[in-house]
Amino acid sequence: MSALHQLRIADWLKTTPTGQTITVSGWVRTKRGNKDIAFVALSDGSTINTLQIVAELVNFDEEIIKKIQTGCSLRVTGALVASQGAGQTVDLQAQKIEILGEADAEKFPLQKKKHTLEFLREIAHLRPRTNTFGAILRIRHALAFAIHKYFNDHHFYYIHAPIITGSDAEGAGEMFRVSTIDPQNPPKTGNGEIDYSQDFFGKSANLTVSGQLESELAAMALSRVYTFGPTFRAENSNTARHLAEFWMIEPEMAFFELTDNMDLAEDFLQYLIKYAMEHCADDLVFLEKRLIEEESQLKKEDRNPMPLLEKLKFVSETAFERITYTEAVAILEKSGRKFEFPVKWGIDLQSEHERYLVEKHFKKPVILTNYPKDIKAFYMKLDEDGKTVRAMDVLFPGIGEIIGGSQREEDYEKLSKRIDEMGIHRESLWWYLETRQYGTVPHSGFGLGFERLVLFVTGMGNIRDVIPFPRTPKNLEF
RNA sequence: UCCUUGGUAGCUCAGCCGGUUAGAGCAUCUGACUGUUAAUCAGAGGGUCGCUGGUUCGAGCCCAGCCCGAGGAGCCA
Repeated sequence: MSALHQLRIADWLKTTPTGQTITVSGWVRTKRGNKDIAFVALSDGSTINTLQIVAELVNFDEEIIKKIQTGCSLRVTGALVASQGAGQTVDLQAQKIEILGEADAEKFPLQKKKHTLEFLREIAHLRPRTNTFGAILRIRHALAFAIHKYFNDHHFYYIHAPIITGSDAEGAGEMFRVSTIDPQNPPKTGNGEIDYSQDFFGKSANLTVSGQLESELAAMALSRVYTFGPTFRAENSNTARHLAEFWMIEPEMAFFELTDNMDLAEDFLQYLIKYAMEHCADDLVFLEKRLIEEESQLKKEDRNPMPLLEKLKFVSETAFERITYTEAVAILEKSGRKFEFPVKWGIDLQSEHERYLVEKHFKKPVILTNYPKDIKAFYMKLDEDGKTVRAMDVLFPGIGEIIGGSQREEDYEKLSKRIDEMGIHRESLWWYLETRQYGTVPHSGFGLGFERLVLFVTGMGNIRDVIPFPRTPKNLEF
């Protein structure tokens, strides 16, 4: 049978064992046994669970059995039978064992024991073979798939925003330069600066920090669009919540106002969480157990108030609190709490403030809206009072800002004025401004950091552990 | 980038006030064991104490610089 149609371990574990002869392939997790019999836990990544291979040693060459060690790959043919042991329902009584690739036990870094996440980061080429990363990668896949499904079902078109861009006017962060100029001998202009007119694109180029502006252009024709692609920030951020390369989802909708935008964000997030709970139940149960075990060493106040699955259920079923920035500041001022950064209308809210609102005051996700215009981006729609803008940030417990979005300024004159006020180079945005001159409409959108979503759903603590090969300052291995 | 903290065996860690041959558990290897569940039991091997320089009769330990990790902060998604 073609490998394409072969059943996987996940499929076999669900079937009723009748002694039928099957063939499975995978990697050895552990081998146990005595001089008569060997038990091998085999994984093919299709599920967190392993298939137990039972080998009566009299039937096999001693050399073969010796080579079956943690990490090696096997193809096994045998009879699928009900297990005599207690730990699993089915066994594969091996008739033929083929070693596809050996793994020297003295050198193979993954052992039959717990490893720290920090150590596994150093062996990112092998960590998908652990239970934890297998679970995370399957959940990550399910969420990515669910994102496309949700948007498709809601009549959004998937737009591919460019990864190399010439515009640097968004102010979303430091950018990585893209260039083919010889760094040893760059062409210079008369005043000694590097002459990018001689570079590949004839001007200075960067990796994108956001697909939003391009998304807006497409929304002005297709009404509902979204991007889902890699995004790059050259910020020297060393935290458990930042990556230099991450994946972002950015829907942009014509004819959506701020409230519609909030409705979408809330429905979308709750759908994604429910999807993961429905399709990755085994993996989530495993991660929940892992988390409880890990947190058992912590003090009570440092633990998560709810087990993972309960938290996901709660967030996916509870309406998010929606309050304005001004109301939030009032709550913080009345809280009587001493914050490291004192609260005053006009300041950007700090982590400690957001955490208080989400984790202490409301105890559920919060959507903060109508921030002061001076702490937000130029493209956000000005409110009638002239002081605030129609921004919205979705704050999640333990994560902080998971979504940042806004209704966009569709009025040419107002947008133009904001660009000048904020000292932005308007010539490089001529194409963006034209959308406000030709058939402008009210529209809104937001950005969701994909890894932050995966972080929340998996309950993991460090964003470097929810992406296969993290890119962070001083780290470009693999 | 700032603050705090750490780097000792393959992994997780201990190592007293600077003192003789640097330890433990797990992993690995060898042996024992009639169905194991991170199997169990017994034994063995395994070290550039992050790097560079300095202080000292003597440095894993003290000092300086650098590299890397973790927690927190800032920036944000």
